[in-house]
Amino acid sequence: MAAKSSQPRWLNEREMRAWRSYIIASRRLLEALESDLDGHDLSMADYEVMAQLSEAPNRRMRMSELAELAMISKSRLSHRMKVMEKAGWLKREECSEDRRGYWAVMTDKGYRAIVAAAPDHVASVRRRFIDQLSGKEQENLTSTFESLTRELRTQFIKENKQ
Amino acid sequence: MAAKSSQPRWLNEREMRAWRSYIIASRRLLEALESDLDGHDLSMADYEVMAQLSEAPNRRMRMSELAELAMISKSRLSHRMKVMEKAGWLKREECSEDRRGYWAVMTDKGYRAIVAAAPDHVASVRRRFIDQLSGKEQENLTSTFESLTRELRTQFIKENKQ
DNA sequence: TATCGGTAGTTCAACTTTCAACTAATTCAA
DNA sequence: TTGAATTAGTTGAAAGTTGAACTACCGATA
Repeated sequence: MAAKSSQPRWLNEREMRAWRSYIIASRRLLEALESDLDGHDLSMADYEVMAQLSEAPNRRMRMSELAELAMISKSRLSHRMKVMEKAGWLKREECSEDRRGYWAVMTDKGYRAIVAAAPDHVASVRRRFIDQLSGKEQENLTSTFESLTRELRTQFIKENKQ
Repeated sequence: MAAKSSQPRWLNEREMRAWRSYIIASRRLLEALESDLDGHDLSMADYEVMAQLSEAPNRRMRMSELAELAMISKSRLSHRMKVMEKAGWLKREECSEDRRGYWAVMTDKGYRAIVAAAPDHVASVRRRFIDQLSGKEQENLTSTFESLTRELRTQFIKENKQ
């Protein structure tokens, strides 16, 4: 939650430009990347699920771990699984070690789908983002956003645990 | 659309780190900002609509312009207007200059709502993002993302017009 | 070994977003 | 000044997402 303050510190011009430029570019970027994936019948979120699974040992992973890695909720993963199962890309298998659980398993057809989509997606990420940044910009960005992730994780833990 | 290439140029390690750090931090950041707004019954998208309108002359704006500034589709704005109208925050008025059109108008109640939400939202943006960046980082980020926006706009025009 | 708190995953209902189809008004051009 | 093309905005249906409630199972403890 945001702290309440009687004297809000508004953003100064430099701060406002940083925030606005980030949010505007990000919206446009994500929009472009999504639309580039249209031809493969994939959203970014589904792509992420498929990509993670394709790299897992035996192309199988427990639902919870997959949800975590793909950064979506378990509920949402459940729903998407149903759709992607119908498409024949994935299936679920009961888990004998823990009978509450399921394995998400990628089918050959699913593997072919992600292998077909990946080069286009990478080309899209390059063209829309990476190739627009100099090496120095890439490094600055990495440093800024890696440390931001660490800080957000810390905040999250503080706010939700104990 | 992404160009097809028989020899996909995969991301090297520096590029991959830049892309991953950006996408992961962004997801976490947006999630945190959304959840900080919960208490005001606002999503980021609705906040953006309200904020834009609150700054317009007479707190009124044509639907299309508002959709454009808030970076959402006209259809989506139409649907959200219905909800925010029901909440008593906004209303629509016929436009005499162009009788196809409507004005989105912010009510006093809507103005009070955005004025109440703004300090918390700014505090949240600060705490989750801006205050985590040094001045130099803010400047680098602005320069990178402003030029990215320009490039994406150029690409968009090339792909959609003529 | 009974029980109790926690975890894995799904489901349902409410809500949101998208996309295409639609109405109505405007503009432009012959 | 008519009519074709465009623009403003809405609508409805389908698809997607959320969050809470639920089932089933696990694992620790007494």
